[in-house]
Amino acid sequence: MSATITVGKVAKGAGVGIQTVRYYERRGLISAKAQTEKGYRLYKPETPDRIRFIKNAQAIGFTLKEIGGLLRLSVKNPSNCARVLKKAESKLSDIQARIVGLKSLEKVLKGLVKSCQGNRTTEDCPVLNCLSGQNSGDSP
Amino acid sequence: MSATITVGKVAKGAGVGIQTVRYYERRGLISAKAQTEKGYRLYKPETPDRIRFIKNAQAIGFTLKEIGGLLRLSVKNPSNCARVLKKAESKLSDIQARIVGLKSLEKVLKGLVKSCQGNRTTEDCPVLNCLSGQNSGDSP
DNA sequence: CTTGACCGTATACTATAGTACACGGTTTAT
DNA sequence: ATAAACCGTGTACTATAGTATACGGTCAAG
Repeated sequence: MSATITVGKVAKGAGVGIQTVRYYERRGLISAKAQTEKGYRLYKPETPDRIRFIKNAQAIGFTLKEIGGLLRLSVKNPSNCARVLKKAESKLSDIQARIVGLKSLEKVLKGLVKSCQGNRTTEDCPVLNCLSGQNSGDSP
Repeated sequence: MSATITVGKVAKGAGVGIQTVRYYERRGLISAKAQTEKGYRLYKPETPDRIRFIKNAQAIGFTLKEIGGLLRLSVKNPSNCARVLKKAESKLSDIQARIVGLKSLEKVLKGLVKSCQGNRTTEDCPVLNCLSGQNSGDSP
């Protein structure tokens, strides 16, 4: 039985292009477990899952570099768990900071949307007045 | 009195490079109010604020294209406020979706960090075991 | 045993978001 | 009046994250 899959199956399984798989491998986000004598790369069957993990993390706003960091938490440092934990924690606070930032923007936009609700013309639209300042307006 | 500032002042005022100002102008995120006969662009004094707005939105994860959309809410559609509101609302739900995504990741990472707390060796580290699956590990 | 699907390497091209640099004209301060 | 600082245009280069394409070798079905 084949405990490994080729790049095409990885791509299909993950719902990405072969080029993307290769690109991720070049970036060190995934790696082939083995190779045939002729150089065909053989991946573990979980590799598509790993790619989906990457895609999810990306959808959330992580760069591939950051995702690499997240994934590498798992392989580097065969010493003890402490450094791994530290990385995870710092990543966690990154995320939390991002959430805070987004929430503040949410608040602004929410307020804008709310205050805009009843207006009709562009002239009194609070969204416009808030974001503008430039163009069309002639605020000194 | 000069009610306008030149590109260098805009850049300095916003804490970005001149190239960035020009880039933003090419992208339509800012625009010069006027020009001297010799072609020097003259910006409103609020332009640096607008750039800071852009930078803030960017820091939060917006692309320049999206920011352009946000900013353009203010100038396009001299019809009525409704379309502007709609754009703002869709942007708002974008942000909210992003927050949700980040929160779910936060939860995962939080759980990982928590469960890792007491461990020592890499072999029992839950963070590793969760994120791994590939490399070094031999999970079937 | 040949065709087509698949694989590898390599390169180029896309978009996003800048940054840098060269060339030449302008403004300004000394 | 001359040099430094500034401006505009244009081009090229960076990194990120892919996508596309060409060239050639390999594997598997008919």
